[in-house]
Amino acid sequence: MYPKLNREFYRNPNVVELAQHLLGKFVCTQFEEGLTVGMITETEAYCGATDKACHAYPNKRTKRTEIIFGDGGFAYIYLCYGLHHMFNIVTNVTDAADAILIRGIAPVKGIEIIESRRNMSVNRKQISSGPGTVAQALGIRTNHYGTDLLGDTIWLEDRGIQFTKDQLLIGPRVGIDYAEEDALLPWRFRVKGNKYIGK
DNA sequence: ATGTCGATTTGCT
DNA sequence: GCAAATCGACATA
Repeated sequence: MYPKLNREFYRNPNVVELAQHLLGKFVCTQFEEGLTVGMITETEAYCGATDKACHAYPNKRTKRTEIIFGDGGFAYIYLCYGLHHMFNIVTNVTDAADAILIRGIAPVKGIEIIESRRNMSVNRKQISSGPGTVAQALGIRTNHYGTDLLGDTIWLEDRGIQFTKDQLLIGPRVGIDYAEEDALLPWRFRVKGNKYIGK
């Protein structure tokens, strides 16, 4: 058994730092089909107070963004383009609207389940590189909005892997040109050399 | 009540 | 390389 990431881990007030620490952590989902696990290879940080790219900017509370204002360690999931489920991890404490988008994972366990969900072989990088494909590979859908990541359906594990900064690719986030000057912030993190990351 | 558009992926040219 | 797919949240009326 590996230790599950706890509430204090998610409450880190520095969402950019936490986005880096999430690389090498393992996302686990336990649904009807069985257990699936993937190692996080790509993340993006969003900071609701100051970040124009964040759905909760500037402290905008709506039905959809409400969970981002809650305590750290819950799932923020939304539908993009009507078909892609985006899996985010809410961080920081209540009323601080920070979240981290999971953009890439390396499949670890439940390979057959993941392959059947994605309808492709696990040796193709497209199976889980990109936020929409990550959620599909793990079986995460918008009906899991608000799931407590300390429960037993979706959770994260620390298996002792961590990366130093020189092992990472750090750059601006993807698809947020509308965020003006914030579009340039280097808040996207990838594990250098890993197969399951975006371009 | 209605119109717009997105933190994307895929397949066809 | 480009455009279609397809839903709901949000803003406007």
